[in-house]
Amino acid sequence: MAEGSMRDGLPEGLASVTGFQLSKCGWWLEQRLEEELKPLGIRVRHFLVLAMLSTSETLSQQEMAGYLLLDPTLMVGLIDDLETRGLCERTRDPRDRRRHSVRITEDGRDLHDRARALADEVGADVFGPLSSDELRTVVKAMGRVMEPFWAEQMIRPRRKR
Amino acid sequence: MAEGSMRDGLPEGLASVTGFQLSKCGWWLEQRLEEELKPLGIRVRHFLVLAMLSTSETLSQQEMAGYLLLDPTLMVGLIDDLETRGLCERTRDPRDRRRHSVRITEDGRDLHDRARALADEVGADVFGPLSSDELRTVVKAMGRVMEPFWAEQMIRPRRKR
DNA sequence: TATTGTTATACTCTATAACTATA
DNA sequence: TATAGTTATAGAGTATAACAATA
Repeated sequence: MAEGSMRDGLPEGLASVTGFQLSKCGWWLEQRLEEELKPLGIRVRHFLVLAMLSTSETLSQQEMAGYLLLDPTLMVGLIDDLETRGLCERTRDPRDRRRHSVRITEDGRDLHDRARALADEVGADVFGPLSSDELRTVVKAMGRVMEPFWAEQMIRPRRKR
Repeated sequence: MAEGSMRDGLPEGLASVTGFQLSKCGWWLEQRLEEELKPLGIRVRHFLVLAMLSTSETLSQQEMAGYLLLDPTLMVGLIDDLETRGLCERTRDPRDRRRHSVRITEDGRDLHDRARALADEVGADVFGPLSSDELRTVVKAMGRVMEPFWAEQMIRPRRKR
């Protein structure tokens, strides 16, 4: 029996924690998308890699680990998964032969397009209660908030957990 | 070497995934707070429990698990931690003796106040780039977006991972 | 000497199943 | 028979450390 004051369906004291609802919203979005992507045989992280590669000629595994906040060792298996299915390909970077230049393939682009359509559906559903003006404001706000984070992240990477 | 088009310090294809920045913003907030709370000897989840209890007479462990999206078995140790430090107390609910009525103590309230001050600092720092108008819009938007989630959650609980 | 990618291993965290007591 | 809470265990996921190739 939830007594005490409530707000937005939550105990007031919890709803008033700055960022709590935002954190859970992020979690909800990810869970929803994880479910939607199952029929495609990929996880959210696979989709995010394809999303990065879709607008970049090539990226190194370290760069991608930095953007996804994943430990670089996890990128190995992740790219393995995609390469095995012919969704991306690794070549040695001729300018620095330690690096792998990862590039998306045509099949990868096709799967990316399908996955993005699903991601857009989830986004439209979750953010449904917002007017397009409000959604635009939120998206732009997140970009401004996270800009200093990414700038710092690309210099001194932090990882998950 | 990040080639291709960029937006907000990210590859365009990644920045344009609906909710990606929002998810990472939630993660960043949590990491920052986790660090700030270490001197108090608690984790974010402990703070969130105290936050709930601060505005509710009593709550059951199941209710709290539902709000925090944690498996109920995890609440046991969580409440143990707080009770051992005298921050909350368990009593049997006289109307349903299976339930534990969890209540915050005076010491718990004190620690909660200190933790919330830190949470507010983190929030002010992370959301610093936003005007107060924008921040208000974002917070209100999150409340509206998550309302149907909490309504559903309290009926058919889903857990993490 | 430092960095990218790789592999194997250890660790952390969480979920699962089984149990007690209450309903 | 179902539910709240508890416990121990198994499983998933992640980070750590060591290595090869290259800078």
